[in-house]
Formats: sequence, C-alpha cells, structure tokens
Amino acid sequence: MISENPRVRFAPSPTGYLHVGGLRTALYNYLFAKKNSGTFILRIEDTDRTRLVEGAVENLITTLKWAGLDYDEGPGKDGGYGPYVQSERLDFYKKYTDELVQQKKAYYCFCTSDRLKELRDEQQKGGLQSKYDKHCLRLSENEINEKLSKNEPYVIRLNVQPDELIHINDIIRGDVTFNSNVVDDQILLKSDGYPTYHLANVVDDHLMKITHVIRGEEWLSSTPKHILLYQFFGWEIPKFAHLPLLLNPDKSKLSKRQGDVAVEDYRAKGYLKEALVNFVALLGWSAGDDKEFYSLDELCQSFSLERVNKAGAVFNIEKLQSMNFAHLQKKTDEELSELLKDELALSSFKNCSISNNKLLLIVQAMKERINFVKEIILNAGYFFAPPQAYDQDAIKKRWTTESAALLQKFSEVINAIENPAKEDYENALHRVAEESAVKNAAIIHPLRLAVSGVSGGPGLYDIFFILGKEETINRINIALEKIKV
RNA sequence: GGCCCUAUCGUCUAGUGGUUAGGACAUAGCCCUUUCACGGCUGUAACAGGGGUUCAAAUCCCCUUGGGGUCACCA
Repeated sequence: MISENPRVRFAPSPTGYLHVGGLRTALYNYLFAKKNSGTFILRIEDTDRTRLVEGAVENLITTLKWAGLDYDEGPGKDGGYGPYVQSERLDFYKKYTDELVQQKKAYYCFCTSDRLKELRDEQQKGGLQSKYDKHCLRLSENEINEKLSKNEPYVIRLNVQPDELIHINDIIRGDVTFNSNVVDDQILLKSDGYPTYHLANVVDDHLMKITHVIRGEEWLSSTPKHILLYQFFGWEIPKFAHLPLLLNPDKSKLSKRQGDVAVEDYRAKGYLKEALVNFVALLGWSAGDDKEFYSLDELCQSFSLERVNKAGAVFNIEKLQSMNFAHLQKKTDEELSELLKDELALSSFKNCSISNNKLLLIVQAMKERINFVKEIILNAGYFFAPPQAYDQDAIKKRWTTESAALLQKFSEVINAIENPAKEDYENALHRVAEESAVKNAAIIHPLRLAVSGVSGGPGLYDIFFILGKEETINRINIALEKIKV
C-alpha cells in the first residue's frame, strides 16, 4: 500500500490524437491514483511549437473522457498547481534554468546546428556515441555576454559531470544504473526560449508535487538526465515506473504504419470503451488469476504497479475483437438498442421509422452474431428495408424448381392467420412441408433467402415475427418475381 | 555501433525451487442446429540455448543468442 496520497500525471503532447499506448499509460496512472486515493492530473506538454496540431488538446480531453478517465486536475480543473499547459509556464522554466546556470550546473551554448551535425557525423563515423563536446563550456563570462549582446541565438545545456553512477529505482524494473559518461549535455532551454521535455517535465513534476512518474519504457534511457536535474535542484526524486511498450505484430514499437493506433479510430470502428479499456489494461498487467473481464471500477480495485510486466506486449486486434464481443454480450438489450439507434441515424436507413420494441427484438436476434453494433446494419439490413439483391450462391444452392410453389403455399397459409406468433409461423411451415411431402429444409432455405436475401442470420421465425405478417408476405411476393432459376 | 531494457504455447498471460507447466484469444475436430452464429466438449501448441547453485530449477546466478528501446534545439 502506498502511504501518502499519491499524485500522478498523464502528460501527452498535443500532436494529434490519443495513441492507444497513451491510453494505456493514462489508464495505469488513473488506476494507480484511484486505487491509492490519489490524484490523477492531466498536463499538456506543448513545448514543441513545430508539431502543434490545432484542436489536439480538446481531442485528447474528449477521448480521455470517452474512455472514462476523468482527471482530477488539469486544463479547466485547477487544483492549485496550474496552469497545466506548459506553454503557459515559460517563466518557471526560465527561472530554474537561470538558477542552474548561476550554479554552473548548466551553461550557455552558442553552437550552430551545422557544427553540431558535423560533430555528430564525425563521432558516428568513429563508432562513438554522439554526444556534445562541451565546446561552449570554455566560454568566459565576457565572451558569453558579448555574444548575448549581439543577440546570438543560444541554448542552455545541462552540465553533466563524468564518471558518476546514476541509479534509477524503478518500481517495475528494480535498480537500473547508468554511468554519467553516457549522458549527453542535454539541451534544457531551446533557442526559441521554450524548454525541452526533460527540463519542463522535471520542473513541473516537482512543482505539481508528482509522487510517481508512470510512463512508457521509451523514457527509461533519458531518466538519468532527469535524476541529475532533480539532484542539481536539490529536489526529492519521485518514484519511477517504466511501462513495457505496446508492440506491432512484428514486435517493433506500436506504430501507425502497421494499423490503427488512434483511440478515436477504434471508437469510430465501433469498439466499446469498456472493451478497449479492458483489453489495454491486460496488455502488460494481470491480477495473477484467470479473471479476464473487468469493468473500470474493478480495475481500480485490483490494479497494482508491482504486477505490471517487464516485457513488451503485442497489440493483438483479434483478442480485442473477441473482448468487444464479450462486452457487447454484457450490455442490456436496452443499452444495445440505444447504440443501434445511434448507428441507424448515421446509416442509409436513417429515415426508416422503427419502433423501440422492434429494435429490442432485432438486438436480441442479432447480438450473439456480431462483434460491433453497426454489424446489425451491415449484415442484417433486411430488418430495415427489403433486400436489394439475393445471394447468388445461395440461390444456386437452395432454390429449386419447386421452391416458388412452396413459398406461395406458405404465404397463403400465414395470410389466413390473425396476428401470428413465432410458433404459428413454425407450425405453418411444418404443415406446408408435410402436405407437400418435402423436408422442412426445402422450404426454410428458400424462404430465408426470399425475406432476407442472404443465407445466414437469426432464426427464421424470429425474422418473420420481427418483420410482421404483411411484410413477410410482401417479401415473398417480391422474391417470387425476382428470383428465377 | 554505444548504453539500457527484456525473454513461458502463434498472441496476451498464470507461475516466485518440487505443477500431468494453468487460463484466454487464435487454430483443428466433434456435439448442438433450418442457416449464420452462440454455446458445450476435445485436441495441436510454450519454459530461446549453454553453463553453474541445489537433493530438486520455468523459477536463483553467469554467459551466449534473439527481440526491443534510446542515442534531436521531438515528446
């Protein structure tokens, strides 16, 4: 159990959409906070002006909210540590870099990007790690002032001392040690006056009293820089937890090239938030038992960082899909028919009026045949309008020379029944089959084809009942005209 | 390439010195069935390799190999 009330943050940069990896990071932060009566903070890291995307912040917030991950503090929800957008915190970064420069823990650098590039190329040619050579550290105060007065562009760099061991005590990975010799004199303040991630992140985490930094493993190798900064400032170092990466099927870091990575894409495809959250939660964490279906609340109860895995996890869409199916089955028919209504409004059937009661029946008939609600429309449009075409393969296979006569007969029999129930349709069919001395199947298959246009689907009598007697007869008549062998 | 992380079925994982190595997805077969599904049952399938430590190693240690991340005035 965590003693104090932890404060954690999800700190995305607003460069477009919420990545599913980001969703998982946000989720683990959220779960950790909820489990330990902590605070979940959203902080926007928009220090790269070149990559800003308009509307990205709003999109991020909307998507997080959709997933059910409401933040306790963040943009629009000040908890006394704002602002929560880094571009509005520039004064802080300036103040703290000045402090570092005064103490010679950071220094001015006037090197051009050309010189830096040359340096890198040379080092790479020699098979060395590319690292700044502290060239500008030699500048005297006078030289610096002169360059400053001439308005020469500059950056501020971290002054890393050699031959020091830097320990990271990671909750997931244990002790990880780096030699400071491999740590570059990281740029802290860019020439445009904006901080880099490393500086802004450390300053804000300190100022916002973040107790646990839970982030992706791609940050592990820059954590020594952050530790150094905490030490230089004399600040308490938060606990770190570096999460295993989400992977493509080929085991590389999950990327756009190999499929959808935006949460909004999955949302648009019809994945339930419950399924996506459940799936992503289990990518790198398990409670230690065989339980596999969790609500967000249950996750909050069971989650712990100690049980997070170390190795990366492949984002397996098949499993996500089956999870979506499972969560779909858990929804009530009423919930599903509301979702169906929404989908209908977006479809070509938006003008077809259909009663709530019928919607409910359709949902019941279809729910175990779909992975997404919209598949009811895609695969069973015949509930909303007569079929436009008839499956040719099915015709070939199921339609015989006597089909027409049998359907005609069936149509007449049900026509005589007042308000037929499902059993009435079934009895009628059995009667026709018996009188005509054919198997039930000889009628059933052509009949299904006639009313739905396809060969698969819910129980035939369910379809009749949902369609109603008039419509059923109507469709048989249309089919008798259109289907010729 | 340097540094760092990592390694149980195809995939997600359980397992923390003694298990017939368990579950889920996927896959194959069977059953149910008017179709398509659901469901039920059964099967195929894993401890990367090599050294140690130990009476005993998937579990602890070392090496190798594989995979990944990172080396920007991006986060």
